[in-house]
Parts: sequence; C-alpha cells; structure tokens
Amino acid sequence: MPPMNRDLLINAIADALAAIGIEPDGAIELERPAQRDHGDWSTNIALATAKGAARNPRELAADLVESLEAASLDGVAKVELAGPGFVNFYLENASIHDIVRHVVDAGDSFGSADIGGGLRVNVEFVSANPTGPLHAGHARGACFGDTVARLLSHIGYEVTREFYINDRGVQMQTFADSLAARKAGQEPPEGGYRGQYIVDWAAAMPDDADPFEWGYARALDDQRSVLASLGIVFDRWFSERSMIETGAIEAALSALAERGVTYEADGARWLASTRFGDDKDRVLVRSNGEYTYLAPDIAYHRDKFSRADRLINVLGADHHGYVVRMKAAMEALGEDPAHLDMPITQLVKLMRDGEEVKISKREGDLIELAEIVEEIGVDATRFTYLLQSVSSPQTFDLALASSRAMDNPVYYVQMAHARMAGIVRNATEVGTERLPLADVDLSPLVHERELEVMRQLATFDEIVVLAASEHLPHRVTTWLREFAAAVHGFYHDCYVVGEGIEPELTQARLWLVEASTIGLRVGLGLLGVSAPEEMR
RNA sequence: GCGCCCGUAGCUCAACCGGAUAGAGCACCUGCCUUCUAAGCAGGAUGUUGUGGGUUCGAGUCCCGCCGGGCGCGCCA
Repeated sequence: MPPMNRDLLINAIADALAAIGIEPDGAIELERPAQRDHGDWSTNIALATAKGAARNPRELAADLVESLEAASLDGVAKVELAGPGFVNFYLENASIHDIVRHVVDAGDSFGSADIGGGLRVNVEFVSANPTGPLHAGHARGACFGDTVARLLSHIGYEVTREFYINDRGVQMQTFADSLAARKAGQEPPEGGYRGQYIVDWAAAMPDDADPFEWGYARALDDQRSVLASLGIVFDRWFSERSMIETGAIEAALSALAERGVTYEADGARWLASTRFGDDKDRVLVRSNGEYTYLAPDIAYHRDKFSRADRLINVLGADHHGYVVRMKAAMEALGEDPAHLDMPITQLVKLMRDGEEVKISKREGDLIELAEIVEEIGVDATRFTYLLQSVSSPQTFDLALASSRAMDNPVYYVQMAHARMAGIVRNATEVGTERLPLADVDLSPLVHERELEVMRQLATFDEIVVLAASEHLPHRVTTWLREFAAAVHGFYHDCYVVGEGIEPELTQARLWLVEASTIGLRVGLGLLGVSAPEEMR
C-alpha cells in the first residue's frame, strides 16, 4: 500500500513519541475518523498515555503534534490537535491518488492479503439432512458460509467447503419408508414425511428402485443443484455413513477412551464433557448400543482436524447448544478449541409487503430455497441475506428484495458498476483512447467527489481482512453500499468524456473509473454477486 | 429456572480495539435530465441507543440488576 499506509504513520508516531520522551503502554491505535473534517487518520495515543505519563492529555498531544511537524512526514499535508487530545492527520492529494495505482495494479486481487499464509481452513455449512429439498431456513447459512469461504480464500487461507451428510439413522429410514408408502399409494407411516415433494418424488421413482438409496440420491441432487444455482459449490460432501465403513467412529471413541475422558454409567458410554466446560456430561453410546448423534459428529470433527488447521462450522440458531459440547469434545481429544469456530446464524423472518410469510406452507412442506431464488434472483438472494450481521435476527422482505427499484440495495450497487462500464463504452464510441496509467498524471483529480471515491477505495483492504477474520461478510456489503454512493456521486458531478473536459482530466478520470470498476467487481465477487456491464 | 442471541430514527439496519456532533436506506417534503443509464444526484425533518446503576478522560460498545422478544436446555438430530 501507498503512503496512506497506517504502518508508516504508526512508526512515525512512535518516533515522535520517543522524541518527546513518552513510552506508549500499548499498541498505537490509528483509526479513520468518522467525520471528514477530522482528517484522514487519527490517533488517540495522547489520551491513552496521558494518565501513565502523569500529563495533561491536550498538552501531551500538542507536544506530539510539534514533534510530528518537525519530522515533516511524506505525503502528510497537516497534523492537527483536536478535541480532548486527538491528533489528526490530513493527507496530501498526491498520496490519496496513489490508491488508484494500487487498485489498478492489484486488479482482481484487490483487497487480497497473505494473512492466512496458506493455513488450511475447513468451512462446513448447510449440512442439511438428505431427506428433502433445501428450504428457506437453510438460505442464510448457505450464503454466509460460502461468502466467509470466499473471504478467507482472498486473504490467503487454503479453503475447503464441506457439506456433512447425515445419511444414516432414523431420519433417513423414515424418509425411505415415506417414499415407499407413497409409491404404493399409501399414507406415510406415523411420524413420517408428509410433504407434497414426497408424493412427487415417489411418482418419479422407478418400481425396482431401493427407496432409501434412490431417495438419498434424489435429495442430494436436488440440494446440490439449488446450491450450484446460487454459486455455491462444495469441495467435499462428507458422508456420515462412510465413517461406519472406515471405522472412524470407533476410532474416535477409542481415542477418547485412551485419554480417559469417557466412562460407563447406566449401561451407556459417556463423555466427561463437564471437565471441559460443558454443563453436563453427554452420552456417546446409548444403553441399547446405538450411537447418539454426538459420536459420529465427534469422529467427523476429528477427521476434519486431521485435514485442516482451522475449522469453521456454521450453525443455525436452533443448534447453538451444540457449540460448547463440541468444543469440549475437541479439547478432550487434545485439539485447541480456539481452532474450532462455530458461528451461529440467527433466524430469518420472511415478509412480503409487510406481512409475515410462514416458512411452513402445508403439512410437511416448507418454502423451498429454489422458490426464493426463482422469485427474486440469485444476486438479490445472496446480497439480501448478506445485508446484515448474522448474529442478529433478520427480517427479509421478499417483495422488496425482488423489486427492480431503487429501494433495492443490490441494484444500487450493480448500477454503479454498470455506469462505470457505460463510461468506458462511451469513451470507446467517441474514440477516446485511454493511455497507459504510467503515462497519466492523476493530479487533476481534486474534485471532492473524486477524492471521496479514492478515500473509500483505500479502506477496502482493511474491511476485507476484518470481514474475513471475524466472519463478518456484511461488512463488505456495507462497504459496497457506501462505495457505490461515492461512485454515483462521482458519476453525477464529474463527466469523464464530453465537451469542455480537458484531455488530461479525461485520462485521469478514466483511470479512476477503472479503479472504481475493480472495487465494485471485487467486492461484489466476494459476495458471489455479479457485476453487470449494463442494467437495462 | 439455566444458557446463547437480540433490543439504536415511523420501518429495515450500520457503527472497526471503548473515541470527537450515533450513521445509511426506505417512507415523507423540495429541487435537478440540451454531454457518460433519473435503477441517479442534492437539500429538508426524524433519536432519553429498552431501562436503572457501575467502571473512566470518554460507554450504543465493557460489568451488574431489571423489562421485552427469539432460540436452546433428551440415552432426539
């Protein structure tokens, strides 16, 4: 990064502090002020160290400013004392211009970093039972998990997307029995699956098919295809059943036993999870000899740890109770529980024109994810699910998300991209050729709209790192909305080609257009949303 | 009863590690198309951040207590 880089400024601040004999107790914090007139960067170091140094914060800050001014920092136009003791930095336009070269050089790797250093991250998400189509309740976790995977990959992790298939146990058998019953023209058994899709699938099932295997394959195909339509492709579909064959479950149970963290009681085998922070011990093998759900899940996580350095397991709100016991189980196996992250996605309430839409339609039938995608489109589906922090409950208005109007944020952002593309088309049509960036002087970019676009671009790197490492994809969505606003403003007030615009300005602006295009394209791409050339 | 998440403008939501005057969009009102898409731009109004304490230079953010909502608390998954 260019001289706007925080590390350089932090070093300068450290030097200036040393020069006035102050030793900071912690790291020097540098933040981007919320308000424009507080400059481009700001540090609270004087406030933070004043107490330890037994100094008045404002006086200390004044000394710091003086010391910084004496150092006459490259690219910094002004250093100012403000408020109770903040020190604000104002950059010269020339250092703001550098972001354009940075973005253009980076291209599609704009915002990428090497934080991960090739560390292997396994992201498990969706993991729905293979007993029917994916429904609306799966959508948020699907969009979230995939986007977290994209983000981590962008900052240098080696990412595997994984789907765990619960393909054994009572649920599957009930599903198979329900299919068989419908095939025979009968009602599903007591407690069976009663959805319309069972009737439809049974009708499509060949007479000689095994309902269990056929239904399993049908459900997987169905889930796989709707996910693919959303741009979500898993690297691995991990079968629970396969662990019976490989003996992985028994191996995991033995490993726990060897570590002395299991015991027998009441005819069952227990995991002493309370030793690792759980509020009660958990049964692994029931007194009838069957595994609880936990045993294969532990074996599965153990397997993932053998293949990856960090695990992420995206869960729905109704499974949050699972977090502590799985971490306990991993710790019991000698893994570092901090290497297992289990983000919880809170529930989504669906609305249409202000009225709540119930996720369950008829008995056994839920609103399918495919229906949502069909109604509002892939881009709007992903963008809308990624609009907010998943730790908050979400209200999702289908009518709003499907509207092509300006009240739909996804089109607002895409429109900004289409407009940039339109400028390039227009330039080509009138025969204006863009010169190589190395030959273009960016100093004509002094309009407040232009500066705002560049300032926003300069924040992207840190937003991506934050969004990826804290699993906060909505930070990218928010950035895109703000950036798009800056781009629309620039578009409106700064004509790029046309009469009365100096050729030098046109050249500089064409490169700002290019940088903006990259910013929008990369940001949208991280969310899995397309960046259209036109929106007609 | 215990645990997790949430409570911010009329509505939907932001707010990086505790920072300066809590921000956007929608809805409402007013302007702007004779050069690149008006799916846009500009301006206006909107707040006891559920509530009561505490911590400190500074709290929407951290701690404690209440109120309200969601989800869990099985030898189900």
